[in-house]
Amino acid sequence: MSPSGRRPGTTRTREAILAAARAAFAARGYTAASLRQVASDADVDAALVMHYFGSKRGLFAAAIGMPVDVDGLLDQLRDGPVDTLGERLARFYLRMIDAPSSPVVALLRSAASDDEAARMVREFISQEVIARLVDTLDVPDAALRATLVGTQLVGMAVLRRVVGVEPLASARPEVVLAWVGPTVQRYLTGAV
Amino acid sequence: MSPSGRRPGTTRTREAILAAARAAFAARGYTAASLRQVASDADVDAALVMHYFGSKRGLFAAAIGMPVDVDGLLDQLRDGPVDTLGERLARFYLRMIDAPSSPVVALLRSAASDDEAARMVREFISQEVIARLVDTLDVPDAALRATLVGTQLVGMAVLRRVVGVEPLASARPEVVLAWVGPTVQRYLTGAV
DNA sequence: GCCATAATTCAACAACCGTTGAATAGGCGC
DNA sequence: GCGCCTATTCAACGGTTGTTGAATTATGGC
Repeated sequence: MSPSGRRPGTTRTREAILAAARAAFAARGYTAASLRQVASDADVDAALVMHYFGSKRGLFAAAIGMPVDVDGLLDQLRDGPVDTLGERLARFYLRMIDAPSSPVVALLRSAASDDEAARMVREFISQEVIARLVDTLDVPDAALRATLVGTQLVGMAVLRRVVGVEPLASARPEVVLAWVGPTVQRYLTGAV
Repeated sequence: MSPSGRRPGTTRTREAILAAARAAFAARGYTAASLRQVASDADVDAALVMHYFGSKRGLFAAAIGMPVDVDGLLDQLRDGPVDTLGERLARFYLRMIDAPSSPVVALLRSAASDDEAARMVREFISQEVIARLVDTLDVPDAALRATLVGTQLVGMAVLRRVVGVEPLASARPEVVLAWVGPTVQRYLTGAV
């Protein structure tokens, strides 16, 4: 067993804990993931996780923390032609969920059993990202359209990365986008 | 406190336990729901739940147990016109997830943190229901189409009943179906 | 009315959970 | 090289979990 006290050499354990936490939350969701499992994966005592992040919630917030520039993303999406907006939005989202230990997958998995995670997902769809994009399109039923876009994107994420249904889970991005892109496009700009 | 031993009168506690279990699994998913909470909701000791169902898994299986005649449903869907198949499938699914303590919602919520529940969802999509329906349509890429139908239906269920995003969560079924039906139809029979 | 059987509770188990406080050991500025 | 700060572990806490075995009480067939 490792002795008490500080270890020799420079310290990179904080990053190791965060990496283990991201993997655990993405694999099991907030409730089912455990501090002790994260600590063990990072070769560290559970109390050290508390020392760095204060609580399990604090660890979750740090692990999920969005490195995404939402404003920049929205500007970039609005720059291109409107009739490919659906595919470009779906492409960006697909790249996020395909990342290993994806925070988006962690958030979705957590929303099933944790109310705060569910609240975060709600706000991303109905306030922070999708709804803001739809609001610039000058279409009727904007709020409903935003949630419909959400259904298609979230459904894709759940079946591809949470449940893992083949052949969707292993399909190349271009194949998935050829089907899903037009759906998102119709929800964004299609006739009622 | 209630005394030990059998209670007077006819016994309906087994059904009370099942009802409490369905509500608990639909509200929190397999992992987060607890035997003791279910027992308490049914005004019963936790050991009685074990006596009736053997284990938490057994209780889950009994609570989820499909009262749906899959073969009959598929026959009925195939009876109508093919060009409204998408809407009719979506309508049936929407009615299932809108039911209180819906087993489908319980299954989806559980799939986020429990591998066995995820396996059940996988099989419903890729073997038992959707894939069998698509197989009768004589279209290319049948297996992929089945999973795409799944993405739209599951996404609708997650946003409407698990995450609860407005205005979708409170939208009237006809409004939702007017948008989602055509999407499912395109995945079923649309050109590649 | 006896008796097997079923319904029901109680008490305890070992395992795990998030969290706390104290102890120890190394890095680093002075 | 002394001393403060930070990194780190240990041991324990109260709580919850699924599960077990024994004890208690009512029902239903004979």
